Amino acid sequence: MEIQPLLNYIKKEIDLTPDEEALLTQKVIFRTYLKNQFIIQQGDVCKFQCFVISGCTKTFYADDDGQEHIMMFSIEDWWASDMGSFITQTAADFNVQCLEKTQVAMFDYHDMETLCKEIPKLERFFRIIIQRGFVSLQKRLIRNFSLPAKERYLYFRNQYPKIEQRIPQYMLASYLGITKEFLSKIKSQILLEQ
Amino acid sequence: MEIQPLLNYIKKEIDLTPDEEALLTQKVIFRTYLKNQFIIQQGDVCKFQCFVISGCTKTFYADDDGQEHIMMFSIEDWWASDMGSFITQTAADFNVQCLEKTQVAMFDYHDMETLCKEIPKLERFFRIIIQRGFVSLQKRLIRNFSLPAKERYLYFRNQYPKIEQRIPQYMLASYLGITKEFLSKIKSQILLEQ
DNA sequence: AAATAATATTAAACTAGTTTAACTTTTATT
DNA sequence: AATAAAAGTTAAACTAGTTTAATATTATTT
Repeated sequence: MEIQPLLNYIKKEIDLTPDEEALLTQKVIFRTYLKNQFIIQQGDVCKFQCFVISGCTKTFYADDDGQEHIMMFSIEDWWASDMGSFITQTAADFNVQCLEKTQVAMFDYHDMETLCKEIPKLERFFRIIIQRGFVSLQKRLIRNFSLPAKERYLYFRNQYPKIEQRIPQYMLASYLGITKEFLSKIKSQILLEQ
Repeated sequence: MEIQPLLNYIKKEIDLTPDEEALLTQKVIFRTYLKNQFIIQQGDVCKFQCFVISGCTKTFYADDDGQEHIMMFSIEDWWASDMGSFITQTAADFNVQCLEKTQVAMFDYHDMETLCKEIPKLERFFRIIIQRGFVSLQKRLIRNFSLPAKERYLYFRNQYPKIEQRIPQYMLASYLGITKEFLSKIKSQILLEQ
């Protein structure tokens, strides 16, 4: 399988010598999951940080009533994991399930720790990536507080046009924090406006 | 002013040699803000990452109608900044305002970059801290989707008992994503139950 | 101590979004 | 091509949380 997408992604942030590239490549595990398969299950320990090479996943929390709350979707060049479980190596709150056949490049927890020590620049890389994730979560939280559902939908549509095509509408509703019926109503309302 | 609280905080995650401590101490700027003063204002570039030594701040976004949406409170041993603005050095989305007289230890953007290069362990420290922030934001977002306002309030109360005492109730309502009137109703309802 | 400003409470009218349930459309399976 | 399963739509009844507005309480200033 192809390590190139991951290396290209990393090289946008830091430079890697050929030796460092080799070291990293050595530690990466490739795996292909089929549609509907779970990469991580709520309650298990998340042992891997996954970089999506192709395909699409949803990260979600199933509450006591069995209701799914979707945290994020990951497509090509995104990460998928339960970060909380990964960094503390304790039971995961989230599931990561494939919505399509999905190819991932995985870092094992211990390998990642040693890699970061051998290549300090990698530590910097992960700091930068996580900072960005933190910032976009903050912005999403604020949008959830300050915008009504319709505008949150329009924002998503505008920001991630490629994702909307690939996922069922009821999952997008869950991501937006509304019911599928209400998203349906919003969409028909938007159609009427034009 | 006292650098000790910051050093203690850092040393929970990484070891620092006396030389490294000195290097770090050199770069830290101390400053005291009065109640109601702004550490960062929406629209400005956030030039500093602030560690709160004493006092309390709120980080909030003011929307087009002037309504405040509180992202977080920071008390002793917490950070306060607009991370998005800090890492990209572009206009801030958030304000950071002091709710009490507040002492902070500040890292300038450029000093922090150089410090991280001189002391690679610091890069690791910040990665760890931000990872935790990311995880707690994810969990908060999920709580906002899956729990009704009353349970979100009880969770906050239980998780941050020290903060509830120090802030006006209408700010807590904003943090929880509800109106002050509704929080008031929730509280009287809780009293009736006991 | 009085006056003012800031914060908190209460209640009635309202609305954004949910629930339930029946129906339609699309996609996958035999 | 027929059947079943999954996804999407519509609409009526409902509810969690908002809005508005008046009042009460607590802190701050003079």
